[in-house]
Amino acid sequence: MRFSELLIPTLKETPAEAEVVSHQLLLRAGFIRKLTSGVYSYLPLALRCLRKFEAIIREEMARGGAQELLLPMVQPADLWRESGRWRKYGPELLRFTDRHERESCLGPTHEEVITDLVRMNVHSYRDLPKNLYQIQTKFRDEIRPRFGLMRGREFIMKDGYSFDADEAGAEATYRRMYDAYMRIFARCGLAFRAVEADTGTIGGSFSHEFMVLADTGEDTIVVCHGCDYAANLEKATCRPAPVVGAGEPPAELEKVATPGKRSVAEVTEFLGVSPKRLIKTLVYLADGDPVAVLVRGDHEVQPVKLQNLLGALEVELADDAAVQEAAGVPVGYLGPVGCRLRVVADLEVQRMVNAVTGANEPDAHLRNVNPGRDFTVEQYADLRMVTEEDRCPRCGAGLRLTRGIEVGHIFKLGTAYSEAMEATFLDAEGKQRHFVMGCYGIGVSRTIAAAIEQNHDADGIVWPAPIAPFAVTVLDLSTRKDNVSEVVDGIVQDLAASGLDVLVDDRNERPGIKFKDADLIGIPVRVTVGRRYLSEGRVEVRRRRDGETLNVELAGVVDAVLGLLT
RNA sequence: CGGGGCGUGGCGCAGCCUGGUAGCGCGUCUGCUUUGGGAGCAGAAUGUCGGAGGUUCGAAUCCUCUCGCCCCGACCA
Repeated sequence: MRFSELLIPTLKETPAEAEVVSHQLLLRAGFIRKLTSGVYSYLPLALRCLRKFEAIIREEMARGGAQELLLPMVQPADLWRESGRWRKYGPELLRFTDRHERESCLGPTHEEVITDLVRMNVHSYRDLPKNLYQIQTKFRDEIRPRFGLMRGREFIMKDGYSFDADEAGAEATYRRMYDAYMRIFARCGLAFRAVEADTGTIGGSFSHEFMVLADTGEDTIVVCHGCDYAANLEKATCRPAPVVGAGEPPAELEKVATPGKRSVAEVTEFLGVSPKRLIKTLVYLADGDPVAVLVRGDHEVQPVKLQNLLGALEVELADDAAVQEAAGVPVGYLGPVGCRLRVVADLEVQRMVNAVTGANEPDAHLRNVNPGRDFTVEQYADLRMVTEEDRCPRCGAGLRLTRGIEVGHIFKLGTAYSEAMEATFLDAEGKQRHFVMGCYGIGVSRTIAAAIEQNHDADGIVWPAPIAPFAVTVLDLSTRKDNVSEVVDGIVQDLAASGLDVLVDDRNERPGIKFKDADLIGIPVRVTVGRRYLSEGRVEVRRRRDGETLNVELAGVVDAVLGLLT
């Protein structure tokens, strides 16, 4: 295609509204424009990326046994009332009434619609399993849209739903979708990990998030150096940490004055001990009720783990006043010995020897505190955040914390929706049973943004070839004196004949502008035809990612391009 | 929704405190020159200063209301 005919409004300067790099580059390189908060127009270049990604998704979903359909975006409130989500979903669900005063909403997701469709049309185990998906624009009235395509209100999503006759079938389907997702993101040329995600109340190992690795990601994930273990920080576990002072005989409990020493750092420095020797006592409010939580001094509480242990809907760290009121002790001097609160502790605490804790009175701490001898807790559980000092729970190798962008999420739903909406079929014995469901999402537009977060440099985007808007761009540097347009046309035809998407920069612009725009737009390979061809008979073929450059004769252009693309 | 900030030509900004008829860079248009990393010269166009009220002889500037957008927090693909 010709640059001069396409709408590619590149910008020399970064618009002030764009905070993250993918947003800045999508705007500057002429891929998107904002219509209103969290809502973007996809210009021709962006649409080409989306179409390429979607094609990969469609192929791999088909291989995974899923079939595509397209569900309505406008959905009746009654369906959402059946599932209970009309009440639960909150203001993120954009609701409205039509001229007949019928309540409706814009679909943020389609469990209700698909469950309704299947219950009306699938009645026998003979028809199962069914795995259905769509690629569609979703709307969620996010409180605060930001980061361009990373978190818009309107976004493109692939959402799939499976219906199986039993648990075993649902698990097999889940596995197939997991494999399909691995193939999809691998084919896109993205560095990613499938991580075990927190499954909340459902439990089990049937939720995975697919995270594109990027420093700018919103989520922290833990990955193993040695094996393929990877988990969301909310869920990550590790081998037990070495115990400081292991083997020491329990010493006599001793109270020491620590005036004004409140923080872990202050206390351990004052007493000349390692933070690993200190038991940190934090007060959390679990649905409003205070609970004391013990972790080693150098560890942090993982709130989601705590929340799951306590079965609470919400946990938050109590503020100083709430701590004083609940425990009767100022912050900084709390400890488990004689604590009047409910106490839970991290597993590591149980094995600590001759530890330091607050004395539950101002300006004093206790030395030589030993769990079991000096205090007991209601429950020991894994409550802490994994650190880079920890070891992989599977293989014992080192762990790395890294940032990721969630681009896919697969989830075993079980019968939650089929029960709420009475979606049943008849099994071989003629008994009515509820469908066992799964759901599988991919943030399609978000993945495009994530790809940029992961693949860019100071000059612009560096597209992975499989989702690049074009495979190759050819710069026509013709001037009045040196016309090479015929040569360019020939090269374009050759490249197109090899099945490559070609963007020809045929604009009447100076070379510098074309080079800058080509770098900004990020097409993987660039072919430059200028007066050098006329003087040397050669054209330049250059790879965007690493600047690898070949000077080749006309006959070698296609091979050079193909070579640099692999 | 709570907290912070911003709306001035297509983009990036100054002017506002201390009212006096709007300016800079880039971009756009015309002509000539130039043409391998965002050109030079000459000329030109483009603003209801987000909107509505008010104060004032006079409002981009002060006051009130309103709309939109951005950033931080709770939510999420």
